[in-house]
Amino acid sequence: MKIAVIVLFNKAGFLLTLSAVRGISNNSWVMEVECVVADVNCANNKVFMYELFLHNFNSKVKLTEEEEALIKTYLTPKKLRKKQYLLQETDVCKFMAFVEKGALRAYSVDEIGKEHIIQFALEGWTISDLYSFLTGEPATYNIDALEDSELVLISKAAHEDLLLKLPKYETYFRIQVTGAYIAMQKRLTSIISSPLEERYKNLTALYPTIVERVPQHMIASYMGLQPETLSRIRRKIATKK
Amino acid sequence: MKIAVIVLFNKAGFLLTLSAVRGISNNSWVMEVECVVADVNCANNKVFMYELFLHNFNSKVKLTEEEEALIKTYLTPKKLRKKQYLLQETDVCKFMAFVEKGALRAYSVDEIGKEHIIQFALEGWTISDLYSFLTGEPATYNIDALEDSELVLISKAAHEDLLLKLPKYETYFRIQVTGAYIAMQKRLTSIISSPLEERYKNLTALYPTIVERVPQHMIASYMGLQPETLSRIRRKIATKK
DNA sequence: TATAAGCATTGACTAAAATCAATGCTTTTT
DNA sequence: AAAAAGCATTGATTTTAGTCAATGCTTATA
Repeated sequence: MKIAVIVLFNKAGFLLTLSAVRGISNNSWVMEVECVVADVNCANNKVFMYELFLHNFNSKVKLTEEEEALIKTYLTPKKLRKKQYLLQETDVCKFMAFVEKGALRAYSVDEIGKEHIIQFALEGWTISDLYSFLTGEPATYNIDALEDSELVLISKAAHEDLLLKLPKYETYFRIQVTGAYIAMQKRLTSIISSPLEERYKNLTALYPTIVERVPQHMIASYMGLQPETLSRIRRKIATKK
Repeated sequence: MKIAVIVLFNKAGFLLTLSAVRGISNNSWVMEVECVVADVNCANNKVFMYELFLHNFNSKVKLTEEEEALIKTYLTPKKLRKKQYLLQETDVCKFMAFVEKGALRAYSVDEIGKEHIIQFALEGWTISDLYSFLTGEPATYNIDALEDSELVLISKAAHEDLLLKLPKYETYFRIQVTGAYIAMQKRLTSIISSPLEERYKNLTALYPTIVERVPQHMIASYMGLQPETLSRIRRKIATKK
C-alpha cells in the first residue's frame, strides 16, 4: 500500500493543507497528487549540494577535490520563502548570499517610506550589504526573497578564514567583486548618459530574465522611476515598432 | 654670480616665456622670481618617488623593503599637463593610473556629443577603464587631466605579473576594488533614492575637495544634471539657510 | 593691453517625470 | 466561491528639470 502525504503551501510559504491518502487508486486526480508530493519532497528534503556555487567558483578559479571539500565546510545552505527577509536595515549583515535558486532583491527605504531597489540577484549571483558585512556597521539595505529561494551563505568568519587559508578564494572573490564593479559602472553610466527609452531597452537586452521574472513596478524602482512612467515608456517603445 | 632662468607656462602647459637674468640684485621682484624658479624646478625635474602610492599600499597591506623594491620595478611614472588625455575612447586602456598629484576625470560621450563624467580622481585615487584594461576591448571612456598631474601607471603586464608573483598585490587590489565598489553603490543609491538637494549636499560633505577644485559644470555632469539646474539647486540651498 | 574663451547665473519657455485618481485584470486569501 | 490585494495601465494635473538666450565676470590668449 502507498501513502501519499498531501502538503499544500501558498506562495508566501504558509502551510495551507495537510492530509494523507491511503490505498491510492490509479485515477487521474490521485496521479496528479503523487506528482505534487514528489515535487514537495524535492524542494524541501533533498540535500542541496552547492552545485551552482561550486560551478561558478570553478569557472573562475579551478579547484581540486580537496579544496572543494574544504570550502564546503565553510558554507551554509539556507532556504528562504518568498517575502522572507535575509537582512533588515539596522541589523549587521552577517553573510554574503549566493543564489542557487530563486530571486532576491536589495533595497533601501527613504524618509517617506518608499523602497528603492539597488540590486536584484537571480541564480548564480551574489547578494549582500558588503559595507555592513565588511565593517560590521549596521546595514543600510534590506534584502528579501522575491521567490522561494535556495542560498549558499558565507559568514564573515568563513570569509576571513578562507582569505587566509585558501589563496584561490581570494582570487575568486577578487574576480567576483571586479565583475560587480564593472557591471555597476555600466549601469551608472547608462543612468547619467542615456535617455530613458534606451535605458529600458538596455536593461531588457542585458538581463531579460530579470525583466521577465520581476514585477514591473520593481523594475521601475530599480531604474529610479515611478511605475506609471515605466508603463508609459513601454507603450512608447511598443507603438514605435 | 647667480643665474635665474625664468620659465612661464600657461595653465594648459604651453611654454610662454623663457629668459635668463644674470647678476641678481636683492630687490623684491627678483626675489619673487627666484621662488618661481625653485617651484618650476621642483615640479619638472625632481625625481618622483611613488610616495603616495606606496603609502596607500602599505596602509592596506604592509610591505617589506624588498617587496617595495620589487613593486617599484613594475611602476611607471607619468606626468600629464592639464587637458592632456591619458586614454581616448576606442583605444584599448593599457594602464591603471594612481594619482600622486593633480586631478583627472573619466567620461563618456553620447550620440549628441555631450560629455558625462563617470569618475573623478584626485590624489590617492586610482583611475582607469577597468573593463577595457582587463578584457583588452576598446575603451568606452575618455580619461584626461583637469590639472597638471603626476601619475603612477601599472600596465596590464605588470598587473598580471604582480598578481602571480606577489600575493600582497592581489590583496591590495582586492581591497581597492571592494572599496570602489562600495563607494559606487552608495552613489547609485543616492541617485535613485535621494532628492537632488540631498544629493548635492551629500557630495559636498563626502568629497569637499572635488567640489572645490573642479568646475561646477563638471560636478553637474557627474550628477547627471545640466549646469543651470545645479546652479539653481545651489541657490536654493543657499537661500534656505 | 586688447580680445577671446570659459564659466556661473538668471529669466522665459518647453519638455519630461511625478503625482493623484480611477479602471480592469489577475492572483491570493479566506 | 467570494472578497481582498496586487498589479499594470490610462488620463488629468502639478512639479521638476531641460533648453534657449542673454549677461557679467574671470581667466587665458595673442
